[in-house]
Amino acid sequence: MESQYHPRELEPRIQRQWAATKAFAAPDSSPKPKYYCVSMLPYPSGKLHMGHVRNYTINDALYHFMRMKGFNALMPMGWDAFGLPAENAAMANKVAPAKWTRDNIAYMKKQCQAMGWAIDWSREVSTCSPDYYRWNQWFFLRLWEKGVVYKKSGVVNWDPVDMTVLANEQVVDGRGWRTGAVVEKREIPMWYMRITDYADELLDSLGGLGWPEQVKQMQRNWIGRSEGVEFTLPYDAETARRMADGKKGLKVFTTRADTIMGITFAAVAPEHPLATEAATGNPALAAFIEECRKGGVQEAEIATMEKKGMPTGLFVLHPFSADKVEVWVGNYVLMGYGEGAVMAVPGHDERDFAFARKYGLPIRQVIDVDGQPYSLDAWQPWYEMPGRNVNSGSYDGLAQAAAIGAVAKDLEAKGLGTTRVQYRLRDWGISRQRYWGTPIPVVQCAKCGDVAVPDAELPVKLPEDLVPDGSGSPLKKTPSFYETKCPKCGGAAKRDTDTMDTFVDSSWYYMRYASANAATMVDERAQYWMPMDQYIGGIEHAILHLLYARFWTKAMRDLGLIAIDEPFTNLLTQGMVLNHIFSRRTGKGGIEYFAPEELDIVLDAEGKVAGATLKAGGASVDYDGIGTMSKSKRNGVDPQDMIERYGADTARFYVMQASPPTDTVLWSDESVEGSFKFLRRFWTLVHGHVAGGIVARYSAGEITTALTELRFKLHKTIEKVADDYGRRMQFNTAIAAVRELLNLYTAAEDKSPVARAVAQEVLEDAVLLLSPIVPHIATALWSELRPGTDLLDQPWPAVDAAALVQDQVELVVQVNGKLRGHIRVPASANREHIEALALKDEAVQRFVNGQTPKKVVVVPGRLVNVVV
RNA sequence: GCCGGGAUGGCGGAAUUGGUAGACGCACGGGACUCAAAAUCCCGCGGUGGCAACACCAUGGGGGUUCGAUUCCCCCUCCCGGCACCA
Repeated sequence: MESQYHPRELEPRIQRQWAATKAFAAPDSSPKPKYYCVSMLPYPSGKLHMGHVRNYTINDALYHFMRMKGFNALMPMGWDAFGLPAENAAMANKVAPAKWTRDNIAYMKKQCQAMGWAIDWSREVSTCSPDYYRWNQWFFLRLWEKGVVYKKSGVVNWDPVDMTVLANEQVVDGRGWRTGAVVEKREIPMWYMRITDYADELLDSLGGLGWPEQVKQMQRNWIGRSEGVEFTLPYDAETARRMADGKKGLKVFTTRADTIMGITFAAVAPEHPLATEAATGNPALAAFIEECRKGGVQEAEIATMEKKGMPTGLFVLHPFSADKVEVWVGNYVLMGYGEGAVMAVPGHDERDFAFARKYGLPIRQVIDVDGQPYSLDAWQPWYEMPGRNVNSGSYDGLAQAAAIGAVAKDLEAKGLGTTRVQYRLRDWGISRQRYWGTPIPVVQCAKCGDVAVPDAELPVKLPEDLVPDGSGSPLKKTPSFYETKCPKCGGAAKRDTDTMDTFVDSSWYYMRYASANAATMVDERAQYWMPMDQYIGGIEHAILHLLYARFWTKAMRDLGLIAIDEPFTNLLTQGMVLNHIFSRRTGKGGIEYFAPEELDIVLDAEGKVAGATLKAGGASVDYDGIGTMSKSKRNGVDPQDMIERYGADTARFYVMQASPPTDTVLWSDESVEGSFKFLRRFWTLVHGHVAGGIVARYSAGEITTALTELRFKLHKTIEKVADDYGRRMQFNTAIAAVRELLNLYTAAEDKSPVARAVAQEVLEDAVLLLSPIVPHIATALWSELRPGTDLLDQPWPAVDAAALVQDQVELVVQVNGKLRGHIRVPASANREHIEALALKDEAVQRFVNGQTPKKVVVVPGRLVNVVV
């Protein structure tokens, strides 16, 4: 055996062995139970970063652990290869997105292989491959036939200088990131999927999932099911005349129908037909509506902007009192939500209250909360709480639920409204005015309208040689792509030049891994592997990706493609790996990011970042705080240096020992050296033992107290590490436990034959325990400890129950809850015995100081607390 | 603004079901080995007081429940993630 640990020689050799024996290829059927564990597929941004390393090492450790536990385990990998960054890179470097993406994939795949992850590469999926995206198109058409896909208009960010639609990410402080122009809202036709049809099921089936409670809660809140009342505020005569839309009035929805007598005005979105009508002949209002078009569509921006409004001069009638209620235009009312109109009850809604105060509108109290004071001067939290009606005519005295019921009944009697369920969830708009994505398989014919591309003509292939220039999709400028014939009438027609949201790609790739190269979207192999046993990915995907994938799975089920209700049985949400972010405003008002390695960073006395300057040129840049490692912010850290300097095992060990997988971490590589030193020490320990000749591991016989303690520790550690891997998925504590074991092993000086047998047992098992995290060094050490056998064939070590039996246990002794000493008691001691021993303790007597204990709390196996 | 999460020594973190706060590491200090260095090994390492034994304080801040709170409840501060076109 080599006396020194040389990972750079050892790791590639072992990786070649794995590749040669197809060590990680998983069969699609097996007598063993299956274990399907998948990491959210990476976007091929160029290089791996530490977030990826963390994600795939967790996945890999679980793969190895479950394989040792006797499962037919599978860990696949793929590439989320469509998306915006490829277009940005294309603009910056004048290279086609296809080439850029494929080069990145090739490089990142090499990095994955150098990390030694147990990936079954025969199942690799690239979402930009026509073999994959044709099924996006095929499935889209099936959903269209079923009515789950439909077309309507939607609002997007519009850059008036580049004349292009911007992603939310490309809007910085309301301006286009390249042009600095103030962004506007613009309505365009788009394709939608009726995810709201599945809202109830998506909500109800969350309960049975082995997901973190916080993620389930976020999804519940996102779906946002609420029961309320939808009703019409009838137009007054003048408004009815002006609108002439055949409707009786303005439709609104509320969850607070009990406050209906407090309505003092109504508000509509700037795009609402009533606003449009009111603006004719009202230049001030028209100007205000125009003003509301400025700014992007992001909810965070809309929710934090100043609430502004203007009266329309049009009126509706209160459904009960028939009082005239003025309709206002409000910049905070969104056309895309519900009806684009709301009733306003400033007395009991904080936003309405602020709006009414600002514009001098009346505020009326109609709810009393336990007699708490009500004044118009300042908003109080209890104004919004449930209470009893006052100033509400026949509803006075009713509690909230009764009042809502009575109001709904009266509205129904008048034919003005009814109770219904409302969701916060909106249908999924999948059209993108971009190039690098799945083409939408629809032909627009002047005569026949939107016509499906026939299945036989799929896939509609995306041309791969176009280079976007920032002014709209290049597909729109490529007649060879869009010029076609109508499949129905044969006349000249135009393809839809929009592509699909990349969340479509990531909604079902994990089923395609399981049906590698199938001639259909998925086949029976997907049924074998699905539902996935463990899904692992960043917490940032808690809502969108995970909700779309759940919806997609249910839609596939309803088309008979797969017989499961939910895709991901268990979920581990990894915390984000953060790093510092630096940027600079460009002359035009856009924004430009810099990687930390391009900068000289200045720290203040507390070690906080105080500023930074460019290494090249010395210009100072802005510090934007910390945030997730990402390509767009240019703050990712590539593991390559670490692999080259210390090896993949050190990189893997380091990220796993640093923190629990669910914790958010600020990146630092200060202590990588310590991880490398540990692996070197581990190597040296095994080498020291093997140099004296390997022996049979300890099985039975008389041993010293010290060796008994070592074996107790070993078997406790096996138990703990299995629990940490399998149940807790907390790898840092598993590593700490093995370190403790090896510290105790090192402290033993015994070189007798029986001690060497125990040493063999400890070292063999320690190698097995760490092998899921550091498989290369473990493979090498195992072959030294057990020549002729392969680590990958070994089962998880067995716990020797006999080694865990203890005669005596140590208990903590407290007086009034404060630690005062320790006592050793026989493991079989009863409560009275323990109590007596504790009271006899010298430190206890000192603190009890002659007083009679009021109470003695005994927690078996843990502590005694004497209360005086 | 709304939804979800987090805050523990100089640093990463541990304490799994309300039961010893600081496991295991990193950094640092001291020592051994060495001509020297590296590597390795040993010792120390939350704060205050004390020669020491030991005592008191301490888990972002404030309050509460409990024999006992890092853990449960209420209020607050700051940070992170998401908010539907980054993925």
